[in-house]
Amino acid sequence: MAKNPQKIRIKDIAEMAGVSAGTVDRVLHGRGKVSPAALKAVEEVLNRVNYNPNIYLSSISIRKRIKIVFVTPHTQGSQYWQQIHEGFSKALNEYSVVDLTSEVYTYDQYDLYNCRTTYSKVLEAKPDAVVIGPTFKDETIRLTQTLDEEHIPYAYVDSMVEGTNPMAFYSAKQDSCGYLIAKLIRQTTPADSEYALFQAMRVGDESANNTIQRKIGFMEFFHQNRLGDKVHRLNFSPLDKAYNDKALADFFAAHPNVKGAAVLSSRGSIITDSLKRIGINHIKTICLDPTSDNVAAMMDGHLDFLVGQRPELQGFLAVETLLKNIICGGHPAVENYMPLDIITRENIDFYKEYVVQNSAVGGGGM
Amino acid sequence: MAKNPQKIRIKDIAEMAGVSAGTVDRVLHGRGKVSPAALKAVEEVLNRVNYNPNIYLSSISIRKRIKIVFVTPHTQGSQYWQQIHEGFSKALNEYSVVDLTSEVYTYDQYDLYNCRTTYSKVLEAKPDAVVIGPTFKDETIRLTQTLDEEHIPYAYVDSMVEGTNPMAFYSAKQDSCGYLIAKLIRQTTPADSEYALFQAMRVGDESANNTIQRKIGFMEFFHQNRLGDKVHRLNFSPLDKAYNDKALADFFAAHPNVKGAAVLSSRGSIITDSLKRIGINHIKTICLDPTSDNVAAMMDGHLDFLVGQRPELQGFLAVETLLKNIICGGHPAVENYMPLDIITRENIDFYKEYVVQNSAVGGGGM
DNA sequence: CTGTTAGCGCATTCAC
DNA sequence: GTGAATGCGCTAACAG
Repeated sequence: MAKNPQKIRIKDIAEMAGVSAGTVDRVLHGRGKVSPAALKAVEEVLNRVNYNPNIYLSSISIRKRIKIVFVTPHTQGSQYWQQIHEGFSKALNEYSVVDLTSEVYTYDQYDLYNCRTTYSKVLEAKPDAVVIGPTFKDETIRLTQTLDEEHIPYAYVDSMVEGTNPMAFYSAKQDSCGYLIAKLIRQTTPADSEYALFQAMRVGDESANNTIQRKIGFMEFFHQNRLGDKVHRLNFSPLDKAYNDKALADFFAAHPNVKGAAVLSSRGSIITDSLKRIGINHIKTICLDPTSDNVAAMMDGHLDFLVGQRPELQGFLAVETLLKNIICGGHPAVENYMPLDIITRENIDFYKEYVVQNSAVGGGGM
Repeated sequence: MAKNPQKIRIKDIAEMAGVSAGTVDRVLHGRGKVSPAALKAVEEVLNRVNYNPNIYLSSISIRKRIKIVFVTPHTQGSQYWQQIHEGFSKALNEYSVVDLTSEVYTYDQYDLYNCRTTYSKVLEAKPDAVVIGPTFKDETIRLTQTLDEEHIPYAYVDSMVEGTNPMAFYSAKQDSCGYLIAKLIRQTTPADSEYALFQAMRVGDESANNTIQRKIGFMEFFHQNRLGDKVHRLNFSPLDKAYNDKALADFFAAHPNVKGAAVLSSRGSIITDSLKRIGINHIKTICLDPTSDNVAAMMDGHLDFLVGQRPELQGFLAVETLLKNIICGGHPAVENYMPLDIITRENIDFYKEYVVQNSAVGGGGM
């Protein structure tokens, strides 16, 4: 029945506009050297028809080598950032028809000066495009100002820095994430429960701003439900097990009605491991990200929910967007929020494997 | 730092194997007419290197017009099947470089004879590839036998028919789905709750087999937890509101301890609408698929959870797999299970928009 | 059987 | 400023 709508080629546009293919190409890529009359004719046709340049076809004939630079916090010890980098790799692999070069720089997210040094290396590398996993706002604003001046496109993963002009950003809505966690923990505990909010004293794998946003969303839920006073906070150590065992034992002795616990980072398994050691069961626990520790804790029955933010997809889409823009032009959507996946023991297998998924077809965000 | 691993081209393989590009192409596509010696040399190189043919590049030089035929239950009134068909469209659009023709046939999933007639039209259409949304097992086996004989590749969406040899199938694990629903409904209700399992007397939008599988998984959870006697069943009408209002009122009068309700199809909003009319609140309700009715009921606060099965992604991947196989050859994974997305009011926005996602990069299934 | 070659859609380059 | 010619990776048709 349906015949596939005839693919529009550059040659077709040229014919319709009464010019040659070369001229259409010059218009499409804004390279100038086109007479006003020809420009107008071509633009008119472009407005009428729906021309979809194909990045794979474009890239075979492009002569330029494209250098893409990645700059994020260290991936060492952070599966979240490792997964974002896996998304980078998969995109580079997917678009290997393009003559691509890449360089990876990572910085210590607790060391402003290290970040500054690393950012300067990014500029020295003379990139054609940059993917940024930001932490320090002012440093990032400074970096992107230079990138803006040199017309080097950049995209963010994990979070967006206000006051900059990225080509696009890919992140989860952190306040929604916190709100969702609150809702889940509330829904899965008895009506008269109280709740624990455990915070790592020094979280190794995310920008502080994200955690703050999550906490805002988390508390918003409890305040909306007039349960603000049912939430008890406790700091824990990401490293010191003995300290945690003691602190948690004391905490639950002092708050016997606590039935649900939230960790607004990926460090939930540290809590559940500790609870297991000190023999406290039946506390519903929830945190972020299916890291291998969290997956193990979940299979073990000690973590009840995880919320995933598709780090790999973020990385993949950031690279894809930059490449498509450089090669084919066009203006992609700037704001792109990832789905917040609710993961339990029953559906975790799918999310372990099925991390990145087709964007070529997906809309995006809210 | 890292330079993109040099893309392997046919020319490179030819050089390494000491033959010409034409010979490599013949080996890759199994077109024969290659001497054993040359075959061996090429295969040896292929095993050593990682050659990724590019479908877009291949398809421009292919001269053949490819006809792909879709055969599924009627989409009228079923958003689930509509979304699968949207996945078809997106794939056709994504691969519009290929000279594609498509034909769509739908059948009445309650009418075996209609299905048989429709299947015969599929064969008459002389397709190069077929995507099947199956319902009747024996009819489908008969259809696929003919397809097998004529070496026409086919793929399933929604469910797989045992005893056939598809190129691939894309579906959700229905028993896992039922189990997950049971777990969710149990987790979000008090310990002493009882449960309702509502079944549409005549479900308009899915193969009966799927519902049976879901029920098996659902009951498995309750039996494992020795709660089999806490589940009470009731049939409802997909059309007759007055009947449902009466039946539900009677049901909840007879079972006052029921705090959670599951509908193992997409018809959950029919139940919540009825409950709203008869003034019964605070029953946790869960069903499948973010159809517009279900989304509305969820935003309204009456549906608590939805489980999504990515119908659009199923449709997209089925088409993509067939095209890649026809154009580039190769043997894709046959079994592909979709993630089961847990959807609540807090994350529904992402799933409404972000339906299909990059498969080129995703592994698949469990 | 095999190597060579034309041509696919596209971006670039080089004569006009 | 413009059109025609070239080359990209790949397939298919052709000549040996």
